[in-house]
Amino acid sequence: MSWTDERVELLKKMWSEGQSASQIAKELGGVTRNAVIGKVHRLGLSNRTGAEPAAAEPAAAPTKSAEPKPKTPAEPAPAPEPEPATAAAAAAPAPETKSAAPAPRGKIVPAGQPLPPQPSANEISPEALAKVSEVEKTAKRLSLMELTERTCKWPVGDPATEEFWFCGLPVQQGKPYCEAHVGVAFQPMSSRRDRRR
DNA sequence: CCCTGATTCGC
DNA sequence: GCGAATCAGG
Repeated sequence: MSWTDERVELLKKMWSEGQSASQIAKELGGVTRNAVIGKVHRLGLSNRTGAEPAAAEPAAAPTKSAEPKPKTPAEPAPAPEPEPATAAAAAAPAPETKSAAPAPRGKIVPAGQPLPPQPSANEISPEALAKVSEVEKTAKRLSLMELTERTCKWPVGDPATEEFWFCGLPVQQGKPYCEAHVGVAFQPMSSRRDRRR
């Protein structure tokens, strides 16, 4: 594969959107994240000064070379990135999303708010619930920073408490949760018989 | 161990 | 110019 205009465009776009090199590489296909990073540098866009506020990389924050180029005050441009992808979003019992690879490391779950779906005694199959409580024993109990695309993002406990952690077990291909949690997060849309109210 | 970006350097 | 290998860091 070579860097055609199209591919470079996509690269630029994704990079400015804060996508990681590996994500971009996946998207492009035929290249590794190293290739992407190399290209990014050659293009001279190592400094993601396009949109995302500098606070975008907490974990992958650089060390030296990235000089804290003080932006011109005249450049407010916090370009409101319509970034729907957050761990919280991924954690929501959404109707199934195509990609589970949204989370830009950076602004992530604002502990305390929209977090999800605790397995309330809704109309989830008892088996599933049992599975979940069982899994919570073996859960890895990861912290926010330890989450990756391959770790179950199911939150357990109250975010406002010390007793808060994420499952962390291996996710099911493409999903944000492990098998057990996928079971309660993505319901077949059945169980709801006809609840006469 | 997983992942991130940065650099180097032979091709 | 390219990108694997390597490095530095979370």
